[in-house]
Amino acid sequence: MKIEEKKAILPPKSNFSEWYNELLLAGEIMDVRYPVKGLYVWFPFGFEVRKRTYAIIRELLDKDHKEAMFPLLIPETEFMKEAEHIKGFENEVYWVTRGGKNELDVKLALRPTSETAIYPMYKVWVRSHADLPIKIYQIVNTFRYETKHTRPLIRLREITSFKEAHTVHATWDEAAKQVDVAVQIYIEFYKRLAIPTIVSKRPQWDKFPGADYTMAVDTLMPDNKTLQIGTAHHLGNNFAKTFDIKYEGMNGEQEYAQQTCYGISERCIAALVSIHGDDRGLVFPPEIAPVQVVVIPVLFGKSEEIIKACREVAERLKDEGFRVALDESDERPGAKYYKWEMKGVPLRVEIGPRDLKNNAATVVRRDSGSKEIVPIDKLAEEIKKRVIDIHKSLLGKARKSMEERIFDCNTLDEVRDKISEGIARIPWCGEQECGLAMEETVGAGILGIPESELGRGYGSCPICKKETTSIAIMSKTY
RNA sequence: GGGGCCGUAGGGUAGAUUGGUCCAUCCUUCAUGCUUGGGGUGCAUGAGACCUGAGUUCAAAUCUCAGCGGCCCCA
Repeated sequence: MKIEEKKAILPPKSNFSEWYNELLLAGEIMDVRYPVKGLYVWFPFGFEVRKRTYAIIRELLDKDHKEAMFPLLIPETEFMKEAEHIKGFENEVYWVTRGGKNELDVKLALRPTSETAIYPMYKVWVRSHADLPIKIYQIVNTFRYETKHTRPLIRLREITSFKEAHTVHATWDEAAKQVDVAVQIYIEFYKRLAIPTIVSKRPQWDKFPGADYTMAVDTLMPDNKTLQIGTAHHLGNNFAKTFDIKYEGMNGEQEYAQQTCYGISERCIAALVSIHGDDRGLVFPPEIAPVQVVVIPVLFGKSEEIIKACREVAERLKDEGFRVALDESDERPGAKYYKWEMKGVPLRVEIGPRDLKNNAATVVRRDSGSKEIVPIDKLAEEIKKRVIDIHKSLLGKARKSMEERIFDCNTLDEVRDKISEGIARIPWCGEQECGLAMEETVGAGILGIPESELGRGYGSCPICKKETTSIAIMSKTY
């Protein structure tokens, strides 16, 4: 009776929306109770997850980029220079209009993205072909006045963790190559998070305002909607013209620069938490987990020996480079198991009288729940093996889960039927007119034609009936 | 863009139909003590709440309006 009354802390993951909201609180990722719509607070634990996640982005970018930082405030005069860009953002810009009691002569925008903050400086910095390429990124907050339902980590009024890179090149082709490089970096990044991705070129009507084209990285969430978790834009010389970014070529002529920009936000953490988490809480790949191994003493009466053994084990594992927590608190073991499972700790080491008698420990995996007895002197190497295996198996599981929810369709009726279960593949001739008609009919978006095998096939466009070898993917999106 | 529901301790809730029984219920949490200890130990004592503002009324957690905030559905 008592046991039945113990309710799970979280709603089941199948009830995704509720599960997600409560997990963020119970798992201490974000506090959603800040009293302004669309703004949320990072708990210290969540912030550590963020820190480790962004350390990976930095590691990948730092090979070939420089990190810098530009101002939050953008003068209206700069912000309003690029017509398409304005059109894309003007409805969601916050404006600073006063300083103290004085009206400002030139209003200041809170950056919704930083092109117009960075490019006036690029105009100054770029003089000669020898200055190129420039590859700079920053990790900053940005503001967008969202009017729809906001959601922590996914749709925010303050994006707290926007990694945006801005590159400048001499030629269009070189910039195009950089877009490819960016996409490869993102794919690699998401592999490290054990998150499967699909890369596609966004349809023209869905590209970044002011870009020649946009490449996007999407993943599939547990509620069968896709989440855009990275984009890379080829800006051509559109911004170079409006911001007058020119370089002197080998032959002395002035040329407009070619630019790209690419970004990732805290949506990467939304995906991380959502894709790996389960009914018991968070599940982290070991590289991200703030605590990788928790040591739990199982005490009976006189327990000095057990405590001592646990301390020794914890120390030894720390020396081996693991992030270790030793839970000596006064709770019962079961309560500790639940607590650390919620926190997503990949491995739990239990040591009780039974284990100690055999000079062993019980090792439990968070991802699979498997329990194994391991001799204490082999603990470090056994844990090393499992750390690698946990990452592999998380990625494998996530990939399988996504692949199982991709459906081949030949008609729009089929798409409409399947779209609530995941991603639909459907032949598309590539024409805008047909694409918009398809979106209209289905009530879902075209993500694009995937770069991978997913985007290739054979069939006829459901609107114009023209034969095509291109397959588009459609889904409900966030 | 359109529609609906909701706001009571840190979290989850009862109280609203019919305004007064409410210095507000229960579970959880937190604090202290004892107890217990291989999947949420039990007991005792204690702490903690009616979103904001205006209105109706002798009287508002309860009714009305507005603001703020949250959730859900449709396009």
